[in-house]
Amino acid sequence: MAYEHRDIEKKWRERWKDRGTYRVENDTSKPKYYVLDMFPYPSGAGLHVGHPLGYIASDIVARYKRHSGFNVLHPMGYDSFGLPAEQYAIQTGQHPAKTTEVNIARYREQLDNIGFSFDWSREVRTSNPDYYKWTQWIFLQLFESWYDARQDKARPIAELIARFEERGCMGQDASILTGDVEEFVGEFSAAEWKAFEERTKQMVLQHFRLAYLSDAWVNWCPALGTVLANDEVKDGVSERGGHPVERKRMPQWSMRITAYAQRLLDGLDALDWSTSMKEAQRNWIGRSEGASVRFEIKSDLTPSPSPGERGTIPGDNRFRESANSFIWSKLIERAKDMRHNPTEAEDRLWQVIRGNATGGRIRRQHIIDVFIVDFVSLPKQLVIEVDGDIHDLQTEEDALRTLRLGEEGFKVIRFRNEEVLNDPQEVKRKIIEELNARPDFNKDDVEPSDDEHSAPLPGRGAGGEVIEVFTTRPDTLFGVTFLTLAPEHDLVSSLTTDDRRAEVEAYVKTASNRSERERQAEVDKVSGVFTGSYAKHPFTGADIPVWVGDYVLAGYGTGAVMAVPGGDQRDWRFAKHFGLPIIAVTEGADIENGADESKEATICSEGFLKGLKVPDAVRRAIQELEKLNAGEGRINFRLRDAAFGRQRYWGEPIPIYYKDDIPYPLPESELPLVLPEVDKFLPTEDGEPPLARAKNWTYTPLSPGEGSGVRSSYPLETTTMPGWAGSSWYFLRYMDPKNEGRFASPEAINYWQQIDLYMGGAEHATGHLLYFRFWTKFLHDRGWLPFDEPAKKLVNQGMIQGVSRIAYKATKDFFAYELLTMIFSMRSAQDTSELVSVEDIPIVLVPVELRNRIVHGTLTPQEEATIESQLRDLTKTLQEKQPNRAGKVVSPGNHSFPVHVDISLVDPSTGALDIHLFRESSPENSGAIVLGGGTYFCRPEVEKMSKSKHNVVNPDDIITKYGADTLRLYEMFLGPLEQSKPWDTNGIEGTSRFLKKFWNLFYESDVFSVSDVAPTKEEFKTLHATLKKVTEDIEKMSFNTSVSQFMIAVNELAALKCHKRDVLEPLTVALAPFAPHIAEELWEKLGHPTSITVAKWPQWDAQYLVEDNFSYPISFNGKTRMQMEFPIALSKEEVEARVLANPEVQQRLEGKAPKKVIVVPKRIVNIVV
RNA sequence: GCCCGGGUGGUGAAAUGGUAGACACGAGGGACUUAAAAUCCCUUGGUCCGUAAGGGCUGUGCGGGUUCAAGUCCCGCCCCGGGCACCA
Repeated sequence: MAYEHRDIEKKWRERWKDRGTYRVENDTSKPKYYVLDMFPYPSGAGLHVGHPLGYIASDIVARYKRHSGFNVLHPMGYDSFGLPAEQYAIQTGQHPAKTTEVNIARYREQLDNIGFSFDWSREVRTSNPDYYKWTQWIFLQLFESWYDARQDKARPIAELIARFEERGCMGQDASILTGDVEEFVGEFSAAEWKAFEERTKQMVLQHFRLAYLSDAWVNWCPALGTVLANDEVKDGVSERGGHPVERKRMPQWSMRITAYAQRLLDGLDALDWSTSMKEAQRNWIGRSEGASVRFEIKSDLTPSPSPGERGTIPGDNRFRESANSFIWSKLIERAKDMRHNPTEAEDRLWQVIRGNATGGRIRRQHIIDVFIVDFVSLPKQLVIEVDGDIHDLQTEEDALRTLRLGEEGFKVIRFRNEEVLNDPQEVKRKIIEELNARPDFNKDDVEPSDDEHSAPLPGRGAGGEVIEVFTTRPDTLFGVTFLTLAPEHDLVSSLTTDDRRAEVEAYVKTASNRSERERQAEVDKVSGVFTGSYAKHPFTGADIPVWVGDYVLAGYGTGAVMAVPGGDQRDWRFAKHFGLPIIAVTEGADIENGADESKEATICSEGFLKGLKVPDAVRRAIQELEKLNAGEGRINFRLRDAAFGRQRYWGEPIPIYYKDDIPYPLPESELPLVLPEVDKFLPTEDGEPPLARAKNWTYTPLSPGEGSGVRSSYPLETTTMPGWAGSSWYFLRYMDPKNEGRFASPEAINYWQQIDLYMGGAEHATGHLLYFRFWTKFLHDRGWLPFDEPAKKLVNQGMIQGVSRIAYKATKDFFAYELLTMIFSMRSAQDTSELVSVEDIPIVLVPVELRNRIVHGTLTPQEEATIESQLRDLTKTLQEKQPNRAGKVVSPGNHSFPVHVDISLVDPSTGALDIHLFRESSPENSGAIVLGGGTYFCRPEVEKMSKSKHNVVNPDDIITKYGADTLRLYEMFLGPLEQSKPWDTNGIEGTSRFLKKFWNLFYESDVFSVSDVAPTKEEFKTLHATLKKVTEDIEKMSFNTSVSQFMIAVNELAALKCHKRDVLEPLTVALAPFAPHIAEELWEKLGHPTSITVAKWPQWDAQYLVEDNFSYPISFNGKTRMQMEFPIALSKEEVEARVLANPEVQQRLEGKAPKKVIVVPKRIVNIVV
């Protein structure tokens, strides 16, 4: 009976489903094994043959492990939130849930066809509220956590609050806090913390939360209408769609992944992941060790600020700290904003008190401590506030604010909007009265100009300020000849001297207007400008000019560099360009021609570093910096916090509501916060994300307790989570997918633990895999997981490439100019009237060979005649269609351009194009001809398999023709799993034949016939050699060689005419992971009532592999010349003796004694002559 | 520029320092057949000598080296693929 794959595979697919063969219980009596494939996004295009490669490999391992006695978790589900479904929804108005549903159904059908052993009862979908309830829950945990650098783990934020209430944040505490927080939050006492208004407290806490809202620089993609994470941007354009991306500052949810940078790096060492994958992550995290160095700004060169200008009162250093804080840098944006958009009352008042109108300088929208005050006189320490209606609701907070400012020595006076609007002069009069009543704290608050653009923003004076830089080469400090600031650097404005101001501002403006892409494209252009200020070298005290240059990135380090043109090529180019001095820092450096960046060099600078090798000099330099308190050793990471919000519809809603613009977490009982219905999937007219369209997108707490008892509604967050949210923890949900009370029970987590084998594409190196590790570490820190890495072993399957078929189409230019003029002028020059408009030219395929001959004018007369007649025909038909459009000759250009022809129109082995099918394939091609006649052969090209390249091979087609088992075997047989390779459908014949041969071992003259006769030694040897090789190969994931071994076994057994049960039965089990359908069928025919999937894995036995004899290759000087067979048991000496006794050997030796004879038992004999 | 991979027949590829090219495709030849499909057998890295049996030389990107023996180890280069990149 012939092997009928269609019937067999259909039968077993149904049985497996009916019997629940692949259902997995959390059966803790067995050892577990967790095999997971990376979460697929169900795209509309469906699967091509490249997609299942990894699934097949992991399925083989899963099945093998099950045979070997493990309880194997091998689930599948869908990462079903995402951009493509939403883009489609915007275009068609179809709800993304609907298209996603359709795509999933299609995906599932295709997956089922291949015969995977997935336990579908555990399927998860990220877009399912039962699932994203827990994604939101994890988000809330991140929001409610901070990173305790002292314990090096995440802790509940309540602990931090308790600590603030008890001890404040002073001294050592101020330095335990991680990352940027440490620099920016000043110290505060417990009392001060308690006195902070709610807003301030929340603002401070935002700097600690692992999920936080801040004004951040983001990658904004206008075409997609959303922000993108760093890993979603490649070369300045969006990875998906290739749309331009710009830098924009906007309020943004972020994840503090940077807190985990070091642990993410360290954790890699213990993982069994490919080196390239680990390297990609290491690059992305980008740890660099070096020093931070502080350069004081020369006070005699820049005006020393008054204490008032610094926003401080003399002697109160703490105050200056806070004015110099992160909060300051956050607030400054807001302050600028508020200045540009004053309320009517503010503006009216400003007009009457600005300049010297009150007899002293008044500043507006000024930052004092953590507040932005409306107006202030610094010398008099008087704050003037104009309250809008909103303040009525905030009287309590205002009181606290007044109190707090009062503690800092400021008096606060308030006016109401109406007062100001009704009679600004009266208000002014009152202000002057107040001013006169207060003592002068400082008389120096003079500012030459009140120009908003040019004045340094108050609160931060320039003089006495320091520029902090990060360097990996503190050993080159003596080579510093200038400093360079990024154009966005906070100090640029205050460092700029008046004479340089126009130039600097113009430069900063130009730089900020350039897109990321422009900036990247022009890396070789040097540009910059001198600020006019100087800093002081910490060692030599020399004047160091401060420049601004856009080769310095605002986002890395401190946004400022110490330029060492002798030791850094970028600095060198900058110095050369602007004629700045270049000092050699290393011995033997050729500073005329470039910087010496070598790390093996010896430092030649005068002073304590002279003569030291780079690493020693680095250490020494850091010591010296620390002595002077001018810097210290520091580690910097390239990794940035991850943008978490998306201005999109089709994602998990972020469970946050706003009260007075402060984000608060929804209570857990409100989860899931279900994605609302909207009328359109587009942003609102005001540019709000689509969720803002939803009706009643507000949170109304059910319990009163909100003050008066009147229920208030609060607006909900309108951005949604990015694609990576749901996929960062899905592996946990599979362990316990139906749990309603938890993301997964502790029992399930403790049983299944980490993923033992994670299979997926290498393209996830810096996105998914990093976030996935981050969330796992976080959940571990907070005690929900006993492990802190999600996947022990990671294998990246290679890409299966497509073989595209390329045809060359004549360009219009070629047709019109090259051909027509040439051919017609060759024949008869008067015929140009027959030329047609180039617009009407149909597709003409130009064989490459022929094209070359036309260009070189070496056509045979016959070819000329053919082409001419073809062209005459063409022009004729065209003229009949459009008689009035006589042609014109256009200028010559490219002759032809390559196009992708659909591979279904091309003979796969010869590349011959079926011109009839081609003409039918699209209206555009209907009139296509092959220039010169004959068959057109398309050039093959190996490239990515994709719809747009018309080279997609659908697994369904292969399965219909050859069966799923053949497809599975062939995909594995193609080559090493991790390697990319082109798909060649022709090769599949080999594996198809193999299965037929295997099937035939169970048949004699069309009758199923397996004998119970004991196998011969030879038959056993074949069996056990195969079992050994296959077992070992599966363990090392070398599936192509196991398939080869099966082929060898079948060839040998067929030659031996072996139809014996004791050989075939174990062999069937061994084949079952690779070709489960045929194996089940034969297993049943062999008389087994239960599924082969639970059969015990056959062990190989070494005794059957023992050979009596070994055929030794006899080589002379390493070259094999002959074979001699000896018993294995023979000793080295005996082998040597017998070899030398051989007459042929003697002949080759020509009577000479060999210099040496090497005998390697069971390997080789080498005779050295 | 830096960091990872990788380079073996016409093709996909195999090879614990020990007979390079297993296994498969393709190609060529043959058998069966009226024919085709299917199946089976033989040949197949290159090259040279020989009627043949058989034999020689050469060959794993290039150039060196270590070794009795190198696709495999070491040094230097070239090329291809991937990652990162004015990252200080």
